[in-house]
Amino acid sequence: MTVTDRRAGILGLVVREYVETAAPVGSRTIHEKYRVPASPATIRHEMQALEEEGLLRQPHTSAGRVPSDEGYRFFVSSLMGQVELDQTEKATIRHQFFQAPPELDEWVDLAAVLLSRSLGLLAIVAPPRAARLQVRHLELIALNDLLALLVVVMREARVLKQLVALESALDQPELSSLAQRLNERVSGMSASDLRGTADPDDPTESAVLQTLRRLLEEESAREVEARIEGWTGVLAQPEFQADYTRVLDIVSVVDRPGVERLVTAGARDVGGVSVLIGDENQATELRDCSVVVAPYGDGSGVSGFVGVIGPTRMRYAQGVASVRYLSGLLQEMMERVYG
Amino acid sequence: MTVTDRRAGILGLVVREYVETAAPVGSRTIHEKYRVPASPATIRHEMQALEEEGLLRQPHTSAGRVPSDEGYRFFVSSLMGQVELDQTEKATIRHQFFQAPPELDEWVDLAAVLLSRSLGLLAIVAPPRAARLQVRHLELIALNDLLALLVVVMREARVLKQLVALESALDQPELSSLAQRLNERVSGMSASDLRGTADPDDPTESAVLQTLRRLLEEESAREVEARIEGWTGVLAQPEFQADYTRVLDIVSVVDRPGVERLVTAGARDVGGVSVLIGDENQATELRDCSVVVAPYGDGSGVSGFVGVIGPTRMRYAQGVASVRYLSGLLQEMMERVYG
DNA sequence: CGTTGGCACTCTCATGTCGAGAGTGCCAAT
DNA sequence: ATTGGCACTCTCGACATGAGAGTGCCAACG
Repeated sequence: MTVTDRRAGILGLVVREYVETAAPVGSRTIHEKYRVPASPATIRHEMQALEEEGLLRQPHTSAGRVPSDEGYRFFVSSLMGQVELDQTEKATIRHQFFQAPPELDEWVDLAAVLLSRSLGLLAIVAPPRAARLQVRHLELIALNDLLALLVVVMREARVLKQLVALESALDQPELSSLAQRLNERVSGMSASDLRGTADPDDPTESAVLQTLRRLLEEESAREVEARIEGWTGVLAQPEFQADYTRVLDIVSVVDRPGVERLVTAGARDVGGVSVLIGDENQATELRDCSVVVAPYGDGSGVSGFVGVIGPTRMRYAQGVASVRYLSGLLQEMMERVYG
Repeated sequence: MTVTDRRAGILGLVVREYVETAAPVGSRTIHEKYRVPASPATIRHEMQALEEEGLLRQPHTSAGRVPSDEGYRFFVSSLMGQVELDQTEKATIRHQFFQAPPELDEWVDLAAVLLSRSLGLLAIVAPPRAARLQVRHLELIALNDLLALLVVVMREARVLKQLVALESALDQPELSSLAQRLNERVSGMSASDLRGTADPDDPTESAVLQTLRRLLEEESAREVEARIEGWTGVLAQPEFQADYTRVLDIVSVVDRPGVERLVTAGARDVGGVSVLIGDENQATELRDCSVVVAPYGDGSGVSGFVGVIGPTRMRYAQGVASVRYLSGLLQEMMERVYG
């Protein structure tokens, strides 16, 4: 028993029909709606074979068939091919990115919104995170007598800030010249480079440097804040109305920090885009969900990801195409501006 | 027919019991569990009166009673009194705020997390927004030959950034001196003050000033980004399992921009804290929900808010107490650092 | 041997019935 | 005004029933 061409074709149709209607697919539907040149009886035969192969399931005797996780996997790996968004769609998306303010955060936002809108799924987009945080420039701004604001611009044009308690009262010109002196020393440095650079005779300087080091360390320990968008769409999917525990599952997984691990681990590649179907997910809460995710970054250790989460019954082709295009576009936008 | 003391007491008990159990409350429960010195029959009489008064409802003949929106309103306005968190709870919260990095965003996060955890409701906390955006300091950092990063520190120590396309190639020292010159001119200015300040003979300077003005205008037009936390808790409330459309309602309202309008409009005051019960909400999607919200800010036109959203069956006393304490605490933290 | 129509079989789903349980509304007595 | 008694109403779960959908299998056909 093996997966012949016709069987594969029927599997594809079942996936397509089920994704669209969310109801088990019967042999007559395949025969009539898709004009397969074979009688319902024959199609039943083939479906039986596909079930023995583990690619289809029956919710119960005498219901139609539903794709199993393996069925979706087969569809994604062997049937749907290399999908691409069509040109007009790409152009529309591209246009919106060039309309937006040239800010990484804006692009991340935009990507998440577009993704969730077009697919009706939950979109998760994380900005890239530098593997090694490197200082480009720092500035000190006086807030009041004993409090200054330390503003740090990182290599990738990200801006961090932190309050510094000053040892002695300094006015803005004094702070500026201190900042200028420090800039010459710390430019290009990362947290570990900063150890022992402080001049022990200058308490203000060491206060600033210590704050800077703490800031960098905290920043690199911080969870990436991913942008999550599209609850409305995904919770309107019929699978969630039937079984409320699935809502709690998906919400509890996504609503807590550390989403990126779920999305990054154990992914199989499909041309840069990974698809995780049902049980292939690490998190047991996602056993009825699928994840489509792709990394992006400037190649120098700065990488984020863009992905979608939804029920296993999702439009994989469009999902993969959209995720691929948006990850590429985000990468391109970044290179154009920060490269 | 009027609301006597005993009736008010019974109403309070019904609210309390219903909030706890989520099941309609019968006369025997009130009699036995709360040891009310009156027989179930008498209590039924009183409940009937309360129903005629519009403060209680029956889901159907011969179920127990459930508070109506008006019943909750009566409870909140006349019965629960001025509630406060107890001292140890206050101390614990306070401690966590002083542990956190001294950053407004961190406090907003922390407030949202604490609020949603302790109440099991959806917490919404928005950082204050200056009525008038005023520049404190600006800086220019070279990214590459024709691209610089404009970093602007606002009066309230917020930091904005924006890329600037340069007219001609400038290195970092040149940019720094330009920034220094500009600082003297624009310090304390807001978007409207910037009109016509540019020197038409210096194209780089006018590019920077124009970018600055655009940045400020966009920033003041931008929706406040509120921190929303606690989907897990609120979606686990029993009301949402019974009726899935309510999940879609609350998600659709909160998941789209402009939450603050829902929360700010038409609020009735309870010592700085507003409570909006059911139909009192502007948004029809929130007709089965209640909102508890309080503004905070430094009094000089900078104001944000902290609030919770949940089913009308919520612990109003704790909600009001927590919201009040956290809004006050946020205000205090801000004044301490930025005042 | 692959394909097809026929047909009995199975399972779900909507509907209806029934009894138990909970709580009320009302009345007559105190 | 308060109370006990009691009939009444409504929900909820269990169970039965019938329609409908779709299958599995078989015998017949090219």
